Amino acid sequence: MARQREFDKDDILRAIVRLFWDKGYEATSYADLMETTGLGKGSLYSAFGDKRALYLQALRSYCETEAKAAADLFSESKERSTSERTESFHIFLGLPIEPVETARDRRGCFLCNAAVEQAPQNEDVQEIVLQAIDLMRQGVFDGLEKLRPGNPKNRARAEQLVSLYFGLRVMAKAGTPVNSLKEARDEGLQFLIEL
Amino acid sequence: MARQREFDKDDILRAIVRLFWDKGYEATSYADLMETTGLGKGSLYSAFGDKRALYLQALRSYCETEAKAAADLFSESKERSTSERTESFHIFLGLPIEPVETARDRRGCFLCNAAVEQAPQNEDVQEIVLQAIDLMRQGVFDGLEKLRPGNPKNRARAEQLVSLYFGLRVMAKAGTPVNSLKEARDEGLQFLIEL
DNA sequence: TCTTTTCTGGACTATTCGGTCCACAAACCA
DNA sequence: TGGTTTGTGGACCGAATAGTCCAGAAAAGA
Repeated sequence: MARQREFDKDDILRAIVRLFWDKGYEATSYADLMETTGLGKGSLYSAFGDKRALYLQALRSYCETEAKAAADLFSESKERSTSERTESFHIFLGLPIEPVETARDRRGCFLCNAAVEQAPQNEDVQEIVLQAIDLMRQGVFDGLEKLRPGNPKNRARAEQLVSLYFGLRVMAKAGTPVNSLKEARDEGLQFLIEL
Repeated sequence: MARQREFDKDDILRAIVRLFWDKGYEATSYADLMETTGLGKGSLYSAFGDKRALYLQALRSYCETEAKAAADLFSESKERSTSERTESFHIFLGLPIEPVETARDRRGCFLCNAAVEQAPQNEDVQEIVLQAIDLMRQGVFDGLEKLRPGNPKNRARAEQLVSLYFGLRVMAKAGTPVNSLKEARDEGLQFLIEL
């Protein structure tokens, strides 16, 4: 019936995720958004809504990929050995460290950034963040259940590991040397040795 | 020789700390600063400098009190029993939880906020943050040394506990229920039971 | 008291902000 | 092809931004 959109909404959203991930909500302007997407304001507004809506969609998109990927480290359905299962925990707590080590990339975790910058002041952000944290917590818990089924400490241990994940994100962003981050990670994984 | 300042610089700085602590750097405007201090722009500029300088002084002030207080949990000189010493670790990891529990205060930790919002983009902030983290790490390490002298794991354990501290700060800001935070804290303190 | 010096707070500025609007372009249908 | 409809991008807007500046106030020394 009429003219069709000239850009792929998902491609644009990916670019916007990177932008908000880098700069946060407050420090990102429409000038930035127009530059990194190559679109005019009219297109951005008609496709996504205002700045807040854009941020929320970007955050949701991030959670659906990155937080999901973290949770999926533990929830793969195929059978695995115990050593493969403990390895998942190494990978999980290595997520905050790996980008720093291989690319000096300290942008951290969009979810963590949103929790600190926006969650206390914006209900929508808080809801998305809490939901994503739940996803990660459940993933870690599932991983623990496979490793030591029925252990009553699994819930608390999952809580602690997710907290440690975010703590490593903060420490990494602060500029802590990789070696220190690895020490913290390995010490947090000590409990695996008892298995 | 001349007119003297009408306000107490320390009082004003305390008010500014609270403001930046609450809202972060980007979201705080001069209108906010003038309102919470009751001062005009001229006074603020002549006493503290521009917005960035104001933020840095506020952050330094915070670190000199709060981060120092956290480190001092472990470094008191008087003799203490083992149970008093383990209690220090409970208090330390309870710092992120206590304000949420007693006052529904989710503003978190200024140091943590600064690490996430500003440290990657501003060298001065990064320096202050890393220094404050060092202080806390050293405090925790000292506490561990008193509890289990010469243990080669003390360094890594201190690193992990500081990371967990920041992780709890993030989880608290995200809106995680107090009970979950306490589970994570207690699980992180499991190592004390072996003593 | 008068002069000097600094403090004070608001008027002022140039710029940038998020958001609206519209003239035009492009695609589809008849 | 002509008409309708929607996408496009930039001109435009009022508000808010960080920062400057200055007229007057206040304090201290002479």
